[in-house]
Amino acid sequence: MSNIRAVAKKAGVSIATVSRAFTNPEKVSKNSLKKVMDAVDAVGYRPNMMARNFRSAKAYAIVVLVPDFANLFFTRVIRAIQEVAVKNGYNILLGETRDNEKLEEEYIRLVESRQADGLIQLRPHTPDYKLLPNQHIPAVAACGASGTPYTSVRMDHSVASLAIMNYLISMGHTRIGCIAGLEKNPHSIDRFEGYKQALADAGIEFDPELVFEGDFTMPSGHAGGEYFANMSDRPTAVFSMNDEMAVGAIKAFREAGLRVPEDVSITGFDDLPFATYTDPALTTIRQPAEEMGKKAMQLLLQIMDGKEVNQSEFILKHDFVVRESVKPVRAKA
Amino acid sequence: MSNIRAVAKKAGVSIATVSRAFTNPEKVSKNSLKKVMDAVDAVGYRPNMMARNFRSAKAYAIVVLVPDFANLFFTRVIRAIQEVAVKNGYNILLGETRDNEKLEEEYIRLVESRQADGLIQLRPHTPDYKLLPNQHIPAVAACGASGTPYTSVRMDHSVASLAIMNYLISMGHTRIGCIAGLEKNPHSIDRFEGYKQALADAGIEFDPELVFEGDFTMPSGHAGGEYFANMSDRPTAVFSMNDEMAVGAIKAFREAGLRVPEDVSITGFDDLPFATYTDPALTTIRQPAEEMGKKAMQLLLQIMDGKEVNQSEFILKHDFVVRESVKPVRAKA
DNA sequence: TATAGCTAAGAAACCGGTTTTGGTAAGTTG
DNA sequence: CAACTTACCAAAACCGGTTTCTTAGCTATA
Repeated sequence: MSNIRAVAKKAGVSIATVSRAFTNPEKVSKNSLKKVMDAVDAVGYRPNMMARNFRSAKAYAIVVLVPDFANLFFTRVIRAIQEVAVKNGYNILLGETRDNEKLEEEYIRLVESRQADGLIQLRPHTPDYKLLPNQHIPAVAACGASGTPYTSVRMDHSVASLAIMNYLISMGHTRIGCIAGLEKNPHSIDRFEGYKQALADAGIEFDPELVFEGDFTMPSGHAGGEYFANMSDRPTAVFSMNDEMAVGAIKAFREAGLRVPEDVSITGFDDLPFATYTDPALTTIRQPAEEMGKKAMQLLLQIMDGKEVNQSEFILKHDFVVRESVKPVRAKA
Repeated sequence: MSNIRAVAKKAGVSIATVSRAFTNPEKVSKNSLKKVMDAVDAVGYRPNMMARNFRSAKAYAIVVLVPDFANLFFTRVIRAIQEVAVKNGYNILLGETRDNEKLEEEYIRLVESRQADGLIQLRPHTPDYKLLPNQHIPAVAACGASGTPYTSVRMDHSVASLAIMNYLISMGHTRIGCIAGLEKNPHSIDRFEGYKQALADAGIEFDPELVFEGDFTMPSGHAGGEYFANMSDRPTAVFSMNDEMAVGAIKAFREAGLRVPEDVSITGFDDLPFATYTDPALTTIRQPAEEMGKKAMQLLLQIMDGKEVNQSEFILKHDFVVRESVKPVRAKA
């Protein structure tokens, strides 16, 4: 493969001139520039980025740690990150970790070993997690929950849940089931707080029987739906902590002969693309995924640039999307 | 940041010995090895991968070009690619191109400029496409359609479509609508071939009125559903070229007061995660995404290794997933 | 004892760029 | 006209590893 020296020889100039022709063309005379460009074409030269990056001690790559990239919420975030990244000359090394800490460590090593310059963590932070911010590696967290101990951009899940719960309550619902995520999941915790807060605000007593613990998957939502459908004192509405579980629950309700939303209202969380096409279309919360991704990348660029970030937590607002899956509670027959 | 020379100095050995201690420890005496390891701990040394890769002229990264990574089919493929890649020490640079050739060129440049060693193209090849295989860059295509002019691993979409159509026909359907993808999309072309072949085999005359051109999105499927629902001589079954459009169509049928599958049967293509949770659950084709991704990466490794690949096209088999969205045609009232 | 053969390890070359240094030719100023 | 810029460019140092070449020291064999 041709290198800068071959070009220099062909053009009859020094390698320094060839280098400058690429990085600081205005520092090179028209005459030399032309000679260089002709030589470049002649030998089919392409600068070797590895050499360039090595010399400049920048990999121009960042790693994005994502728990699960079959999750369409994350793909929205990644897309936004990517957009800002390429605009600034950075590539993205995608690390899907699937809650495997070994794998995650592997990826963090990439930035320690200079294959990447920084890191965006999409997995919500848990108190027992020690890996990050390991030391002085540039990192920002996005889409997390409350309590992230380093620069983060996120939504307030508690507030969003409060909003959707208030909506259910305003429709006259008082017995409201909750299909939760895993108990220790930070998002579950935050959303659960909103659930309980809304009940308390409305003077409705919290009933642990009305909480079903799922794991954010459709099958677990289906199980939750069955649980509520078979209850003797069935709730009139169900607050599901994400759209997938809501879809599973709707299926279970229908199998049990219940109509949605006539017999039971339901809400989701995330506004996945298919939320418009479920039957009924889901009333849900839309996270500002694009803004979070964009902001996170901008912050990371700033940090990698050595600039101090004066604020450690950026909280963006949710959107409340009203569709068809909630109806006012009916008068008891 | 500490480098190999600092370690050598601290350990009182040469840099060559330190290097060997990492890459060929068996070539180093126990004594030196211990001195080196102690020094490594003392100065907190981590080998600089950029330098290593630069010297060895391998980036240990590949780029995966994916048209749309919010498409859950692609995420299955990418995941499989990633698994094989990391097992072999490679990282993945994800390039979402969204049919933007400029962007795609940008990513191909990454391997020309040695930021990556090879490339997997997930976008189906079209005859007018000139970018690949540009020259001698290691590349393989996965998930494409027929007619890919370089090493590829794919499914036979025509055969899969034929299978699902034969199933519909075996259930007594003769008026079968088709919600197609964009006319020039290679997958559309292959799947359409299967559609027509099945009709011909069964002696059913092809009726262009029964073909609705969508674009693989839920809204276009919805439009297709409306189109067929309003037809005077409505088809009894609809062959949708993917699951998303099937979901849209089901929604439209229901809005038109039709029952699925009692009034109209429907089939999908791709077996997305939610295909089990639609109402009714979709009868569909499952592509061997994982195998395709795995095979593609293995082939790429082989090619990057300089080994010849003796076969240029690998065709894997589809799975036919029967669920609830098809019923035998009813006797006319 | 001489010599070949082997192992361990240091010195130095090397990968392909960027950047610093220094020198020359031309133009500018007092 | 001497002194001083300025523009351009070549030579060489440099980034942090790997690899080649060489030598020193040891063992085995005749």
